[in-house]
Amino acid sequence: MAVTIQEVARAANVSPSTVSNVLNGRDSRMLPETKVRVEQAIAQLGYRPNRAARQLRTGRIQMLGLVVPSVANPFWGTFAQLVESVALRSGFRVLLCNSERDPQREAEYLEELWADGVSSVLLCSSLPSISHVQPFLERGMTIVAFDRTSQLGDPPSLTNVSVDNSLGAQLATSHLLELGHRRLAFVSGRVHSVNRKERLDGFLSTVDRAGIAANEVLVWKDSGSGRAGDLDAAEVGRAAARELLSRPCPPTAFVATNDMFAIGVCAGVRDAGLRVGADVGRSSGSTTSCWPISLSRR
Amino acid sequence: MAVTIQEVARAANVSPSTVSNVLNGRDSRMLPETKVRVEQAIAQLGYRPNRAARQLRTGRIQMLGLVVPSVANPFWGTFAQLVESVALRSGFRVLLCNSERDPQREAEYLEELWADGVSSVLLCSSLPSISHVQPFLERGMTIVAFDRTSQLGDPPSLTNVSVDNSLGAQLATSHLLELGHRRLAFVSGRVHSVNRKERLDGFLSTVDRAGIAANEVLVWKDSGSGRAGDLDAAEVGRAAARELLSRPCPPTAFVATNDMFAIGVCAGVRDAGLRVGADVGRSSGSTTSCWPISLSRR
DNA sequence: GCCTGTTGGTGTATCGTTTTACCGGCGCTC
DNA sequence: GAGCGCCGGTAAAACGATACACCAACAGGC
Repeated sequence: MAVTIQEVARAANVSPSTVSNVLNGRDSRMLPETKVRVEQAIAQLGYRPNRAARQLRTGRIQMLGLVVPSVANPFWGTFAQLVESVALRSGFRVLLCNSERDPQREAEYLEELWADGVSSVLLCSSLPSISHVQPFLERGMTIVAFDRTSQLGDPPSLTNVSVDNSLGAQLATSHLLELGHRRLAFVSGRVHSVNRKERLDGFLSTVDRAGIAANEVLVWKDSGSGRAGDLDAAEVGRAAARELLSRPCPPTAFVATNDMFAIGVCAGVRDAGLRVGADVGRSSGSTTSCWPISLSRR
Repeated sequence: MAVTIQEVARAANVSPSTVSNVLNGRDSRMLPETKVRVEQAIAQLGYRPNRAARQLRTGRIQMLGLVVPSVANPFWGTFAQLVESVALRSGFRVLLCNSERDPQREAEYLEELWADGVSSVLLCSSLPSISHVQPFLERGMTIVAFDRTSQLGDPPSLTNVSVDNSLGAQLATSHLLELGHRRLAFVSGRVHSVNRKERLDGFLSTVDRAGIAANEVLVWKDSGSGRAGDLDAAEVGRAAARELLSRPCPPTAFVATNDMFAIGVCAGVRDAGLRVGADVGRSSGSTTSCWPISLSRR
């Protein structure tokens, strides 16, 4: 059905090996003329190497496993799109895996990917523990963790690419302070990860430096279930905003630990009959999303 | 490195063929005892068939191409997650492809998928013309179009699974009428697809049946660029809402042709200093998303 | 004239699975 | 007792690309 390397070889009057050499850039000791003949044959026949055969022989495959909590979360959706477009430029395909924050599913996906010969994985996991990736690292899988500041118990050989949590929180908080806000609230779920801890610390240190009194700072750390989904996060944010706004001295602005909590907070503010960006968080625009993309790698 | 079928065969004291037969359910004329021996060997060695080899031999591969405009759009993100979870249950992997509403990219993705041996594709395309899929259908690719009511020029052999556009629009419009709204607006981009036309018609026929006067109905059809992205849609919705609300007799409720326009409309309403679900669209909740999932297939 | 090195390639085994053809042994029939 | 069919498998040839070893032809050195 499809064109094979053999047919190309025949058309260019060379051996399949030579075509393979052209394909893989091993053309150092090859007559330029021969190379051109092969390239023309490839173009003319519309030949595309069979990936299955190539993978079977080499063991390598140009595929990237992308493990995210859920691509239904707009943050991860946007992220997935970016990843896919970059991967495409390098000839990589992207296999989508939604872990749903389940350690077992995460491990299962890694197992599947490994069985498929996919040895490059971008793992976005905010699970308290990811000790289940250790065996895969040992088997030689290349795993890069995103958005996970390394924490105790994490495999030491795991590469991390993350945002600068502390700086982000500082920027967000400073922004609100500059707008004149004095009663600030920080909304987060359980502070189970280093990410969240650093964001909270960034917030606290900034209000502290600004000389804001402790009783003007409200910190909401939901103690809900360990494996809260994204919709839960929005619900938590919503409840938090409602509850905080009903207090005697309600906050005039909010910092949320991520987009889903922020979305929830916005809803909660509206529930309270207030307007985001006007009654609450008074600023030039309505809301600001500002975790700075800065890389810490090793 | 990995366990092969040969090793399983040796462990179970049978030939590789027999293991293969067990694997593929061809066990009709096989001693139950033999089958059990093979299964135990598989389990014990943790054997997983090599997909590359299998694909090379059979030409088939358990992979689904998912082509969406952009997974950064929460609608498609949610959709992608659903698709992925269903596919997983059947042992299918999902290859993510963001077409960005570009016919050329769409065709290129199909080409790549075909070259990879992926012959099952779920195509979500609202492009005015998808004649570029015709050659792939002819080559034997199985393509199912989602969210695209068949239109003139579409390949006749293309299977469609779509929402019931007219019913959806009727439900949305009736809902608002029941809440007592009389001045309604319909916000859409260019009505370039049958989908959008049917939604608009559903809206118009419902207000008509309700005896709403023509001058109380506002229809916004942006004439912007042909290949408007999702963010553009939100911007269009926003501008539409602002403009419509500044008129002498502004609408009290909006029906949008899809989520992104609706998000934009919400922003525009807030820009005008009004509250969604209170000043505008007064209802039990704030907004309602209601395209009914009904299948029309052939 | 013999050895060596370089040039420009080619031949062939190999990756792990599926599939088609085939096989020996047994029981049954005529 | 020759022939036939069934039972429970097995042997071996693919699938398409890659990589390693090898080769013929020729030039140059001594």
